[in-house]
Amino acid sequence: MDMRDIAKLAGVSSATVSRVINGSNLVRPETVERVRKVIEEVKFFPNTSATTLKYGRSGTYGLIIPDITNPFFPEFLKCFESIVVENDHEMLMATTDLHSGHMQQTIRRMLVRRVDGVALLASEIETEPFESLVHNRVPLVTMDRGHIANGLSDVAINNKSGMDQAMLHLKELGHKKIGYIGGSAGLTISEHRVEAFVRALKRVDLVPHPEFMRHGNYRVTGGMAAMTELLSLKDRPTAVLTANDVTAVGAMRVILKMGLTIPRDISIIGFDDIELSDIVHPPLTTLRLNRYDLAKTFYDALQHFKADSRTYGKRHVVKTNLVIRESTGPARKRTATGSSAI
Amino acid sequence: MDMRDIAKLAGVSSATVSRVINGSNLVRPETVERVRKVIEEVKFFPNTSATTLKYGRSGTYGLIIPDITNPFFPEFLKCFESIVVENDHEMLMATTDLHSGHMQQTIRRMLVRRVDGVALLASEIETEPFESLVHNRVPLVTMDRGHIANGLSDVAINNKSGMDQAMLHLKELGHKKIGYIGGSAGLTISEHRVEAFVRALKRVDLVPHPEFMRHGNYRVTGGMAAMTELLSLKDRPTAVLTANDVTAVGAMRVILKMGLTIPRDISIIGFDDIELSDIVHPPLTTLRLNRYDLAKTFYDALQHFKADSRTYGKRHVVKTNLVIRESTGPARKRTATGSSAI
DNA sequence: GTGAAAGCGCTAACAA
DNA sequence: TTGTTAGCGCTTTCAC
Repeated sequence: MDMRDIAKLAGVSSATVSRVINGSNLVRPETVERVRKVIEEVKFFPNTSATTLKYGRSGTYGLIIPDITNPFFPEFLKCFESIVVENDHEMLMATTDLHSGHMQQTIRRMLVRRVDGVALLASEIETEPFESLVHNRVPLVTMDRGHIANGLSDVAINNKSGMDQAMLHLKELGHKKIGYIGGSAGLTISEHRVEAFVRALKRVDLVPHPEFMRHGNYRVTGGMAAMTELLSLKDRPTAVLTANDVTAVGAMRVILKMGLTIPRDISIIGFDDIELSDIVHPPLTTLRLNRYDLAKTFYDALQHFKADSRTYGKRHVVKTNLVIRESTGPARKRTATGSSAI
Repeated sequence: MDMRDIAKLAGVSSATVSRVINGSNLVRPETVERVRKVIEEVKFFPNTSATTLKYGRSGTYGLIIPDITNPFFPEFLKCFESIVVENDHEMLMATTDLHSGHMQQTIRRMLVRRVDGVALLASEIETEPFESLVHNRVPLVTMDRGHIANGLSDVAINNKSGMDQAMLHLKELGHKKIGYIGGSAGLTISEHRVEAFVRALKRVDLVPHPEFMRHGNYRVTGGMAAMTELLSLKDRPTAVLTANDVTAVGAMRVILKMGLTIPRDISIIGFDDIELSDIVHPPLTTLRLNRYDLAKTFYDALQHFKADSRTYGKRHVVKTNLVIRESTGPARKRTATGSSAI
């Protein structure tokens, strides 16, 4: 069943059918009516592959995410999908699972489907796989990589806004020894976030203490491991920020397991504000990164290349802000040192 | 850049290029070599829309899920994606978010892209939207709807296996008053699960108590609401099963908030075994539904229609089994009645 | 072992 | 306002 069949049934040509489907206004209303009715009757759906073939563009945006298991990404995905679909595009999703061997294959999937652009939320270290993307003139929008070029834009996370609020909040609560559990070592996005942490610390006249700063892996396990180390220190931090909420969950779990209380013994601040943050006990104070804003920013960034895929890219920024819940509280006057550790 | 360009550069015809790309064995090795090299050099990727156009099938399977925010689905998605991609297919994902207005549009997305089949994990009530699917001869595999036909298969969840284990486990712990918080009212999948619960209860010679059975909504909120009701009963259940883990999380939250202890005051059993189950405190005893098995079953069910999309469907079943963690324990000798409630 | 050519369904330029 | 037609890139039959 194709447009010619519809055309025959409606007594018109396939060109007219095409015009009706695409809402051209130079078709007589009665004709439109007649064609519409036939389409309805036979439940006809046009074949997008023909259009894609003709135009060389598929109306599809690729979305590459690292770890769908981290609740942040499904939430993002949902926003991105709805924006894309509302605008009559399609989304081609791929997860790479931090396993970079798949990256090459993922890029290929995008390329053979002739996507009109790729939103890359996975911050792998290597840049090599993307060369085929730029070589094939597929616009790319990255997350917090800081590099832009022809057909390449970047969405930076403004950690500053949220970090400053967080530090102010902690300082008001009397915290001076503030720790940080980061993301995976080597990822620019992790590094930006630690740097923002250090700067924010200095801005409230506190000194960063290297012992208090640990790497995680953006997962529960990393949060657990790092917090275990922090708790075993003679001199512990009284508050800890984490690179994402999932890390915070891991950290909290260890704290609770050690018989300590949040926030009485130690305050925790997460990052992302996944829905879970509101469910975990105690509810997590966190730096909110608005998923819808982020998704919209990626979409707009992609649209920027609509006319010409080689247009020079732009730097976009999305803000973060502090959401205060119950995992932060006044600093203990004195940290119980050593005695209660392990 | 198309196959003709490659052909020119390699001094062959486009037919030969096609043969090389598709691994035909009737091309001379040297020719293969030569063509491969050119493809490599110019980073050529064939355009699948041409193939889709020619064959009328896209090598894509649609996946429709209700609520990507429930961790079960991302975990499923990940398995399904990897199976599909490993087998040189593509996945077109769509979420409907329990908002059935989107369903029609979602089906359209599948249809215009000429998917080779649809895995439908969303158990909406209405069947009408799927008519366009069967009408257009797109194979459909549903989850626990129990109905099969030409081009229509079903994957049933064998609740029995897990429920029996759960009941045995609870009975051994001395529980007699066992409650249930179900899914959304009206969904066949919810109903199957309650029915399985009641039957399992009877099998261990316990009587189902209607007061102890509540509806939820597969989300935290539903678990909270239902558990609040259960706790306000004069005569409370000593153990509660839930329709999914997220519901269990909500239920646990309420219990903890009321100052009760799990499993000392009340035991909880979830369903799904999302990764979260292992993280929540105390770690959740749950009926595991293996995501990979489920995804594989859906994939195989879809493949069943490969040769002829109108082949008669099959009934598939995936098992569940009990994973014992720390949210279940011995029944209290006497339930503290009334006094501690609210 | 390789090439020529038709055709998949749609769109847009051009013709009427 | 509507129709005719070429062509998007690939596969495959048939011919060589």
